[in-house]
Amino acid sequence: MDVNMAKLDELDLKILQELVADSSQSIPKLSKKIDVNTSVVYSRIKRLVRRGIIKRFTVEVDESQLGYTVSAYVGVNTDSKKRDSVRTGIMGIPEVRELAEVTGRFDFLVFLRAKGLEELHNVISQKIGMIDGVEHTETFISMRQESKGPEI
Amino acid sequence: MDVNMAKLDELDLKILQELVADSSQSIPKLSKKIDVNTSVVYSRIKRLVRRGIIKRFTVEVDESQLGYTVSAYVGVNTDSKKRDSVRTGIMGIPEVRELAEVTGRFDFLVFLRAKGLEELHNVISQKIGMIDGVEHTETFISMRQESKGPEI
DNA sequence: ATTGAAACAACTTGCAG
DNA sequence: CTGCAAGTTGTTTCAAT
Repeated sequence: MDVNMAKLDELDLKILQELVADSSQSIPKLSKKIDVNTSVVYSRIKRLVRRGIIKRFTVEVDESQLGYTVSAYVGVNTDSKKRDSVRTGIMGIPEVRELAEVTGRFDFLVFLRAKGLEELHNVISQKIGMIDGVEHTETFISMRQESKGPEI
Repeated sequence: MDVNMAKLDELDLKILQELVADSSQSIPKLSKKIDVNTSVVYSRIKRLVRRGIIKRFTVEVDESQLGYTVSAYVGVNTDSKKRDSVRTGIMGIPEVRELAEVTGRFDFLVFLRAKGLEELHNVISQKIGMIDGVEHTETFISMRQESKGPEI
């Protein structure tokens, strides 16, 4: 939120950028690279974590190597009285990765992954389609995907 | 891809799960937690990185605290002869975070973030809309968003 | 907030079994 | 894969600025 928006200086942004690119590099190495005192980098990172600007340290996993070879977006329309329970139901489906409540033609846009087209079809028609309150779905199978990190 | 799909055992998956949740925990601590010899955890992680199953160590940034308070999906239709240049053009827009080439009503689904509704409008109408080959766009402003990690 | 260094703690590698 | 030793490296603390 705007009111909670921390003032970040150039150094904070530089550190964020470096950690997004590679959070496994050690802080002494990082501080040498950006030519800033190690103690400062330590305390800046702690502050970024404390403020929640860094939400977590994690790894990016190649899900296709875990067998999830198909991904799709699904637009979902619901009975507006049942929006909340539909959201909960959708988030309970293991294949679902992201759900956005949106303006426009759909009520939700859902991103999900499946281990093949058959499983994708099954998830959409049997899992999403069967949730009470779901009135209509429209599927966009992703043939190719590119992503970028946050703009820092 | 299926042919390159590595065989991952329970231990590999457990390690991945732990690192997705928190990649800043040290390997000795992680190995104690899951009760596996430290040397084994070291070599498994190296193998996961070598195989590309772990794509990178990174941090998750709260972009709303960087001022990106508005996010949206945009469906894009293009002149099919100009698809490739449109893709390149869209990926060149700083606010764009993800682009998927999809089947169905749209040719692309684009996810982006902006620092306010005015900037969102500007990005869509002035940046995306002005790309040669873009014929139509449809905007879905995200009012609320939930995401989950990979299913491991 | 930053610096620099000391004291402390922890990680990483290599190897024999 | 195990367990450990040796070597290396990271982390905290603090007095001074």
